[in-house]
Amino acid sequence: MQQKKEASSSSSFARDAFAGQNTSDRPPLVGKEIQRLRQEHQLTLDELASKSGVSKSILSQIERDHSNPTLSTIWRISQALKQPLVDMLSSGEEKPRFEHLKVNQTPVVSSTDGKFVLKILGTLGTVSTLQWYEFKAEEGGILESESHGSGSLENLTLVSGKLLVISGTESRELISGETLRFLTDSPHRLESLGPEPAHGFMVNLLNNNESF
Amino acid sequence: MQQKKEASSSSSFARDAFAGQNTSDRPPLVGKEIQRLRQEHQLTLDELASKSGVSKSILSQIERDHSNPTLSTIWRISQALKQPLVDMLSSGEEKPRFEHLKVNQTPVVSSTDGKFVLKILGTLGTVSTLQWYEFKAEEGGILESESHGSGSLENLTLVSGKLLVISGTESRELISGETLRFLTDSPHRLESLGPEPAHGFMVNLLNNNESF
DNA sequence: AAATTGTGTTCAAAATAATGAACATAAGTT
DNA sequence: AACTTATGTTCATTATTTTGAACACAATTT
Repeated sequence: MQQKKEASSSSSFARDAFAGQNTSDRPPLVGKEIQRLRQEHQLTLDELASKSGVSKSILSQIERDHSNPTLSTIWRISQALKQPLVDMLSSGEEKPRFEHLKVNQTPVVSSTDGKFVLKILGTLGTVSTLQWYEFKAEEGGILESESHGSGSLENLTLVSGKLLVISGTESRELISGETLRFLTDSPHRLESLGPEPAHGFMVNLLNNNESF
Repeated sequence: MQQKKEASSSSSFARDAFAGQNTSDRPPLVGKEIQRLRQEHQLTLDELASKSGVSKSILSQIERDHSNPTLSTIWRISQALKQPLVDMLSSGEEKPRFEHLKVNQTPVVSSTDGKFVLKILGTLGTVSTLQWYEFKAEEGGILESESHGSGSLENLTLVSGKLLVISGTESRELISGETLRFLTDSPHRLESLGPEPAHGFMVNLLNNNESF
């Protein structure tokens, strides 16, 4: 018995004031995040309701943090929005703090054979939790990377060409226009399959607060 | 209306048979995981109940996946077990090493005249600390944005074409290959100058410290 | 402007999650 | 063995989520 009768409001869950923040002494507020995702997908409440099987009215309330959704409800929403359930919940939880961002001098890295070229577009100043790149690779160009540490995530979008991604024991083939996000807690490798050069964009989220 | 009256059982949530597995067409079954954690901590149901403020009876049912817990309930349990909420949920959810977004799964936003197309490639699960995009804009295509909040930064790399960027009172012209980063704490605007279509990437760091 | 459509919110009713007390069972004591 | 203790389950009741329909409001269309 804890969170009961908080206000005279019809809903005892009303914590409207804070929406968006999680001071970690309350369950995460998923409303804002769900709304953001829904709008990003250009869905109305009605549409999301029918896609997810969750009633429009409860969606409305959840988005405004007027309700304390059930696991099954959150899950159905996350499915409809094609969003890993976990990502939706971690939204408010711990947000990386960004420091100042330094000026970009666009350094370029290329593989020894010169077939894979990586332009470093941006990094964070001090703590490197985030980096993004543009890459171009002619047929056969290969980029090999070590593990970036547990929890690190690579987000790859291919603009043109064909690319083979191998991470750990698994692999995927990407074609133009597709996006792949994958864990980089083990060595991984990108290979341009050609024939046209691969061209794309990559955002890496590094996790360097690791124990071990 | 979906998951209702599944059996004559007193609980309509009984899906006992599968416990532990997530075939990803059902919400994750957290029961086994919660029980594991509780036992790891050497707690009895009574003890966990008093630590978490969740009644013993519902704990018992949740552990056996006879109930569909509320977000707040799961959260209180995760707190008591000192386990990040997210980890508890992802336990059974075999998290795919890869997340592959096909072309049609990438959310797209375009300007009213259709000349400026923005593909939303990714977000950090968070409310909105990080988002990245690919954009294509034919001559005259315009993207107008509101302020993203104080301290927010936009990072723009132009792959091809010519682009005019106006933020606040200042403006810059970008040519192919250049990168520009600028504050977006005021309304800003991108305009493709042509003649060839502008194509590029954008990474936005949003500052939701929300003071002011 | 009136009517229509699209979108989000509110309401009463139904479904179900959460509670506390009673119960069942097993393990350890006297 | 009978008695206590420890632990988990079930039961009736209460509190809350979820639903579908009605409502409010804005934007479009006629």
